[in-house]
Amino acid sequence: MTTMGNQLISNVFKALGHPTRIQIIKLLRKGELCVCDILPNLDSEQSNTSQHLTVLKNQGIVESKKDGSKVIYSIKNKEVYEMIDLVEAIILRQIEETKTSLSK
Amino acid sequence: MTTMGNQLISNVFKALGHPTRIQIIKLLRKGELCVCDILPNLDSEQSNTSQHLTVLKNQGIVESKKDGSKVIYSIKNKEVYEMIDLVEAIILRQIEETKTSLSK
DNA sequence: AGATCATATAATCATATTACAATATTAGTA
DNA sequence: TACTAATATTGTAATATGATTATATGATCT
Repeated sequence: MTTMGNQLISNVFKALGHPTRIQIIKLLRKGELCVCDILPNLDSEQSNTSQHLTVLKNQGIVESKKDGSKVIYSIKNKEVYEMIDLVEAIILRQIEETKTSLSK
Repeated sequence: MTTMGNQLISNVFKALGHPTRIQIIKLLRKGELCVCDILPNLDSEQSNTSQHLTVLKNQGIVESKKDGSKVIYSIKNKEVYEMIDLVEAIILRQIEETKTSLSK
């Protein structure tokens, strides 16, 4: 039996609890990107994006390496994509349920 | 391809981003429970617990039914347990990494 | 009806998160 | 060395979240 602190677990979920950070994770699905390539794909200021990247990094979701003056981010634990898939399944079921209850 | 709003996705993660709510989900793993049975297992006030249950319910993670004067909660989307397992895998890997880097 | 149990809601306060603007840091380049 | 590009950090204000206390609702029981 794996007993893991609920605090540690919820910290990871909390890091995923922001739309901009989900967007960043989706952008990294196809491979690593420098901040300069992430920025134009987000509706968020440079400094704010940098903060979001720090949050994801602190929870081990992404990692970074330096490349000259650039910083390259990549997904560190690909489980996050399975997690997003599971959440999408939950949401789809919720939407179906809403439709059903409306037609009654 | 499933395109799902990042806002909706992050809302579900956010609901999981609190240790008390993780605790509640773990308590419900073995089956439904009334609030009166959840309460003594948590380190949280009655009203506060009620609020946490509402958050989980709003995101479709749990559901409730009435039984006389009691309210019985149960897990609605069991995917949350897979999600918790995935998070635990991430955390374990992080811990391993920390150990490794310390011994260098 | 009145009392009591189980749960939810509301009001408030404390704390945390987020966004933005400004500034700092570091690496390349003229 | 000065200049610029890329990214991070800091200060701060706005907003969101969480805990607490008190109150409300609804069901059961006497």
